[in-house]
Amino acid sequence: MNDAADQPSGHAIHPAAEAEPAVGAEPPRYDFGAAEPRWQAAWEAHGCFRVEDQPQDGRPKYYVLEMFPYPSGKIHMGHVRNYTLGDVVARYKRARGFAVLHPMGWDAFGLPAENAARERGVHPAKWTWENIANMRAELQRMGLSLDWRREFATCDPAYYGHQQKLFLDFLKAGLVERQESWVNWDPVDGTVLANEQVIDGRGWRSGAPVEKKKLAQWFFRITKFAPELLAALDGLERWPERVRLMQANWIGRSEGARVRFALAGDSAETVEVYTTRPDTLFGMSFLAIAPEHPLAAAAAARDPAAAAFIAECRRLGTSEAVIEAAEKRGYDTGLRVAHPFIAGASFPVWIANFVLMEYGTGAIFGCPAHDQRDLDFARKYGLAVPAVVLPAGEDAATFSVADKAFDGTGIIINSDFLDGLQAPGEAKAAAIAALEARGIGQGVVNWRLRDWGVSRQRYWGTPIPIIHCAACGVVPVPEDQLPVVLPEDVRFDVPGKVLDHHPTWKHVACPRCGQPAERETDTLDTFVDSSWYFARFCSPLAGEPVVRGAVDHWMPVDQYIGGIEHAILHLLYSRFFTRAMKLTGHMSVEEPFAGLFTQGMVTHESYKGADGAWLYPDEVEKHLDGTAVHRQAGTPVTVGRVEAMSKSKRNTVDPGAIIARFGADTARWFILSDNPPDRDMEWTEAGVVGAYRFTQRLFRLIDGHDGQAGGAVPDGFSTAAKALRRVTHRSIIAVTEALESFAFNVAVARIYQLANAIADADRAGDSEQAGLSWARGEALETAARLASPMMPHLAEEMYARLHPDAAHLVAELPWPEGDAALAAAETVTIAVQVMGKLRGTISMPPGAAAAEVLAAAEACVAQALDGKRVVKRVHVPDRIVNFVVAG
RNA sequence: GCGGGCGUGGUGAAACUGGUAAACACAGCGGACUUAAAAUCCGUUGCCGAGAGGCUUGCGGGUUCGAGUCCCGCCGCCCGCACCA
Repeated sequence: MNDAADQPSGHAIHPAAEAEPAVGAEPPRYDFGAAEPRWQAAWEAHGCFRVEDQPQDGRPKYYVLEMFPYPSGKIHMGHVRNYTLGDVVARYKRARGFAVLHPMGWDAFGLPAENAARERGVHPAKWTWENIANMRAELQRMGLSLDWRREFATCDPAYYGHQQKLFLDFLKAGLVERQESWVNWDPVDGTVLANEQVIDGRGWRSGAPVEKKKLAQWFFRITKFAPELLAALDGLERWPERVRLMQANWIGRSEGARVRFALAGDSAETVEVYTTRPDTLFGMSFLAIAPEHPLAAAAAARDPAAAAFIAECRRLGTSEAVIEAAEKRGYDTGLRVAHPFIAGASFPVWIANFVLMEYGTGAIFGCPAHDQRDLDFARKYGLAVPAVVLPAGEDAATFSVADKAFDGTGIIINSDFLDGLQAPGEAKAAAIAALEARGIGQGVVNWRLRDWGVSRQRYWGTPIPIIHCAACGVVPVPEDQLPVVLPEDVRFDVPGKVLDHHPTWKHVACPRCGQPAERETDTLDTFVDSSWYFARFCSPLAGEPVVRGAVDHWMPVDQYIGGIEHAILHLLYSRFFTRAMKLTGHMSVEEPFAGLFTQGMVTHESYKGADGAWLYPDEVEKHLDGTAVHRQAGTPVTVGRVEAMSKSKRNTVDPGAIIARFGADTARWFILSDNPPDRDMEWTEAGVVGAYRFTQRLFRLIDGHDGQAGGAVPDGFSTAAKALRRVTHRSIIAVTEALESFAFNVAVARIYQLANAIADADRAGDSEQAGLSWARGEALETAARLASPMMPHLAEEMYARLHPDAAHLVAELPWPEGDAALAAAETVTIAVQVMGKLRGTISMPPGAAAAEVLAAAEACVAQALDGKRVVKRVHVPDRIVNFVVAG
């Protein structure tokens, strides 16, 4: 899911770059290398991040989840961003008194493991588990506040066995179905290809011409839930609007009618058509069917030219290049259909390349005047273009359609009993009523959503728990025989399906009749694995898929965080699964994710060497003027665009190397600091170094502190101390607000401000010292605690220095409370405008009387007013005064 | 084509329900410390102008005492879906 394709890891950083941090020969005072593991151990020892499956402590629950990673080998910057964002939320919510469930696991099945097996001879299991071990260590170095006891990998039978149980439950509930369906078949690899894997009609891996093949496949009946999956989108208020729209478009509800056209002649055959515009039936000039339509096949059987046309369509396919060209092509079958309402009228039946067998009924009626696509087709083949909807302001006698179809609202003309009705609106209803009255059609709701094909001809996936018996047919594996475990002794050097050619695995006795039978050798789409892992996290060790008490306590996920690339499929499948699990008695919620946040990508400059080959960032030395050279060769380097990190462009930075060089807090701080988290961010060396410097600066502020924090409040505060306290309490209020609204970059800026204020106070406090040291301690402690969701290790280090005897870790402390009275300004600056233009400012105590403010304001801008007559005085308390003058 | 989003300094960006545009950071410039550099610290930095002052949130209108923010029309960029009947 969270996979290498989007944000690959960088390669190992070059030793020359690793030797010395780019910042300073003087040894840094804060030794993150020693501190970070120490605090990680402390959190572990205190069990700070653990929660129970069914907690009884009365705290409100909060479930934070980031999309779990695909174990590709190393973590990449996309992971760092994703898991840092989630960790900020988790740590903040914990401090706010929530019991926070924050788990991590592995989306561990998938094709890359099989590719590794084929290319390098490593078993997929070994490859995967080793990657998991590496990546777990890398994630642990980030200091994430995870309950690691809940970790699981989907490739573990202890996980996928429960998935098989869910499959069987869904099967019983009628949510799983076996259907014949057309697939892209790669004859060399012996596997089914997704549409995206067919390039110019050839398999992306083998290069062999792809064949269309009809296979029996397992389907999840997601279409059963289409209406509620659509309707419930409205309730997902904490989802990005665009994701909801993408889902709505994908589900694709449309209202229209099915109309049965009788074939002219003596046959009793009919062709059924789906239309959203039955009100324009009188504007019909042809009927068109998809090349795969049964009627087209019948025509081909009689007519070689028709067969040739169909073959041509199939050859061209529906690749994007072809669609782009958008040439409407057709073949007249010679068949004719009768019009449903006009006695004696008939229209030709064409096979057309733009009609899709998968949508509606695979047949349309052509109404060229009111549909652009039909119009293009009609013009090309010289078909009639009768207009039946009259736009406002047009004359029925003269209105006609030239090269632009009219698809707006209007009044129906030339349509017998529909004449004069509003189109589409009431005319659509009237047309449907007429169709139903005559028994030749009915109003229907049509969905774009298709059932979810889950069969994959792969090894490294969940075996489908089914046995095929010659006598009994399809037989579910009995539940007491679960899990159906993948065999380990498999070969990848033979073409075809790995599970199919295993010598013994598939041969079993039929559970029903005992005769020799065969296991299903397809495995489940890996999207299935990620469609319920969030539920499993609630009770990860349970002997059943989920424990009701746990899942009902923790679900739904309160905040889900991940990439926009999963806006449709993963989220839709998970929504389906949650409903299906509710139906089969596993859960009581319907929607898995109450809140969704989609993060932006991590980008980086790309570099090309003199030979035109892409270079890794650490092979490049950049100069101040923007030019760059190769670090060793000194040859010129072209600095390319800033774009999403990708393996092929080599514009990647390895998080492991960054953490080793600067520490986890620096990496976390930088990735949060520059951009709003939903926007793409550019990873720059300068940015990381800047973040690193700030960690050192914060530490220096603590190091120079002349005492502890807390203790008795002093009798009085000097002006500088009061000013510092004001910033401190304002910072609490502002950072809290920023964290609540995912404005982490703003939270970071407020913490910089607080650090600056401490430095300012250090300079200003020379004459009157009253309470300054105390206020400084308060400010430092506040800075540490406000920064703790973002840089948790340094926060602990700072806090421990301020409170050497503290019984608690920052990770265990409640969130600081901002005191609004202390944050309030002693004086406010009020802008004074004349006619809306700024002409001066005045300082007043907050809440000063209007008369007083106006008088001061008028005095302030006396020169600008210069005897002009003031006709209006606008006073916004504590903010602005605006004088409107005559003339 | 349909749907959505975004245009603010040299750069990333901030701006509560319309109320002093540019917080914070990066880069730059000047200075201190240093044999020198790095680090650190101080100052400065939207644009035009010597200055007073004027101008400024893609462009053009509008509403308003007041618009980055609301409305209308353009221009540009990005993303999603796409022969969906």
